[in-house]
Amino acid sequence: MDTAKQYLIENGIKPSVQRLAIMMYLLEHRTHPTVDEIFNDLSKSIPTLSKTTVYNTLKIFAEKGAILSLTIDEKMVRFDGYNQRHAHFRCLNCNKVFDIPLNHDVEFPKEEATKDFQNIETHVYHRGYCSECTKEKKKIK
Amino acid sequence: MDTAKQYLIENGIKPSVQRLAIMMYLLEHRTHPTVDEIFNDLSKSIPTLSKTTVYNTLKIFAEKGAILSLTIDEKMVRFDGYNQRHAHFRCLNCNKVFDIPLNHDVEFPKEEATKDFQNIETHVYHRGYCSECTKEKKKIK
DNA sequence: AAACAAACTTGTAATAATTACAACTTTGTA
DNA sequence: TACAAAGTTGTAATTATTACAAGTTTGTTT
Repeated sequence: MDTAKQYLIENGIKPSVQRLAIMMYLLEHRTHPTVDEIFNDLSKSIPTLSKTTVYNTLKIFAEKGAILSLTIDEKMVRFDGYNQRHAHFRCLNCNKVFDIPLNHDVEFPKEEATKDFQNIETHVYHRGYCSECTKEKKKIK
Repeated sequence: MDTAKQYLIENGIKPSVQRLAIMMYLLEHRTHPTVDEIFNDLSKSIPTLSKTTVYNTLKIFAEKGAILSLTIDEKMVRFDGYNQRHAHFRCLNCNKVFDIPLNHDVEFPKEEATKDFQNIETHVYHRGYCSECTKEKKKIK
C-alpha cells in the first residue's frame, strides 16, 4: 500500500485512489492481467471505476516506465508490474502467461546498421505449451 | 516464384494462386507487412482477392511454421517470411519494424520450474527510435 | 473558507483489427 | 462426367482500444 504509493511517486506519477488501486493490483497479481481482468476485479471494491480510467492509467504507468506492457498475446495487451529482468512464456493452449528466467542479458547489437538506433526496451517472448497442458496432452489439434 | 511454390510444399501447404501470391509477397517484401498492406498491394494484381483469404492464409502459414507472426505492434499483427534467426525493432515514432541481428541464441531455460514446458518459438523484440527518427529528433514529447 | 484552474475520472460513442459463417468456386479423383 | 473436399469470398458480428465531452476532485490563491 505505502510501497505502491512510494513507487508511483518515485516514477513521477501522482497517486490517486484509482492509480493506487491499479498499481497495488499489479504488484499483488503477478498474472500479467488484461485491462478487462483488472477492471472487473477492481470494480468490486471501486464500483465507480471506469474502464477508460484503467486504460488511461496503465498507459501512463507504461510511459513512465513503472510497468511493462506485453504484446505476447495477439488479441490484447497484458500488463506486468514486475521490474526485474525476465522473459515471458504464453501457453498456446490455456493462454496463461508465465514469468521465465532470463539468465543472460539480451543486448541491442552495436553494429554499423544499428549504431544510430536508440533502444528503449527489449522483450523476450516464448510461446509453447506449459507444463500443465503438456502433461494433460490438451494440445488441441 | 518456383522457390515460393517449393517452399510452400515443403511446409505442407497446398499452393493455390492466392497462397503463392501471398508467400511471394512476403519473400519479396521484407517490411513485416500487416494484413492490410498485403491485401491492398495484392488486390491490384488479384482484384478478386478477399481480405478473409489473406487472414486465413497467413494463419495457416504461421501454424505450419512457414512464416512468423509478430506481435511487436500493439494494434495489429505483422508477418515475416524471413526464417533465419534474428530479432525485431519497432520505432516508437515512425512505427517501422526492422530486422536486427541476434548474435547469441536465446535459449529456453532448463530449470526445475520450466522443465515440463514445451517451447515452440522465441521472439526478441526491441522498441525505441530508429536512426532516421533519432537524427531528425522527431521524438514527439 | 470561497473561488478557481488544473488534473483526473467517467460514460458513451466511434474506430478498427479480427473472426464467424454461409454461399460460391476450384481442384482432384472415382 | 460427377462428386466431394478444399479453398475462396463477402458480409456481418465481435471486441479491444481510443476519442471526446462532461463531471469530479485536488491543490492553490486570496
